Amino acid sequence: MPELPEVETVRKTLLALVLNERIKHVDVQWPNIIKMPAEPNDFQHLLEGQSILDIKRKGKFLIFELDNYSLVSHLRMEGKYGVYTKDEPIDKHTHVIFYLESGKTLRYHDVRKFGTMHLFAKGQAFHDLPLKQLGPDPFEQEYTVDHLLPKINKSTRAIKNILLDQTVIAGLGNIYVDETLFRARIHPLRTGDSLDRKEVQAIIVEAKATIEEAVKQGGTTIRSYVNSQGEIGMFQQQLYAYGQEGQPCARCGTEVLKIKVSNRGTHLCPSCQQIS
DNA sequence: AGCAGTACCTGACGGC
DNA sequence: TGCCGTCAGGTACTGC
Repeated sequence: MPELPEVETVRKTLLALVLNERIKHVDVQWPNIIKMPAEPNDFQHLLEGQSILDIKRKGKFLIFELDNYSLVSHLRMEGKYGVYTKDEPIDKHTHVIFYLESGKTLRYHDVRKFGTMHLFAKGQAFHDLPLKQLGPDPFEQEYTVDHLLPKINKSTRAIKNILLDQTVIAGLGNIYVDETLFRARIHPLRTGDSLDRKEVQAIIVEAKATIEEAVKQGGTTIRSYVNSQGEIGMFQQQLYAYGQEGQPCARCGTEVLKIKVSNRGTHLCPSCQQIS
């Protein structure tokens, strides 16, 4: 589900609800969510008494900064956080519950159970997987043509796949890659080694612009995304490619096409985005 | 080393 | 009403 703009919106809305809250105890209902420590029991016990001092983000990861630990959380396709009163009924897709001393509960909800949580000693999170391997996200200093052009040019993969690779750029997913390539007028099947500096520059500029606009709109809601206050995003009203198959291209009127690239649904204007 | 295919899950939807 | 196949904002693992 969520890509960088949705995760950033979750970060902001959730921080407003749980900043300085102290964790009394933790219930893990689906242990596979917890990847570190290996024993979910240890995860529960280590978090007792910890306060939430900040929530950071890198790419699509949330990082809860606690007194002594950093909790790295990925929402994957369907993960959501919500804050509830203690006695609100717990639905069947809630898998981790943080009971707070204020009486509120922070709940992690995930229909497909793909989400992950890693707990690290404070300060260690960025030096270990999964954060260690991430490329720059569009708000970081390393996000430049000079840094990204060599990585893109040495690959023979489709540019769509390169942009989905979080070790190259962190934060883009299926929606924003399709939007970026539409705006930059690059066909998703162009190979990395076929792109010149000007084309890569266009991709970098359009990816950042798209992400920034989407953050301002609170993200994109296609089916199920809501932020931590339960609100949907609004950027779906400004999509040019994703989900627009059969509609006329906003630039030239040609019908937007949907194809498969490495098994992911991929949307493009066959007239504005040419292979050669 | 780098890449494609598959696994991890559940639910919604369309066709028969 | 089923039942079956396909699809979904993602990434880790396997094996070529």
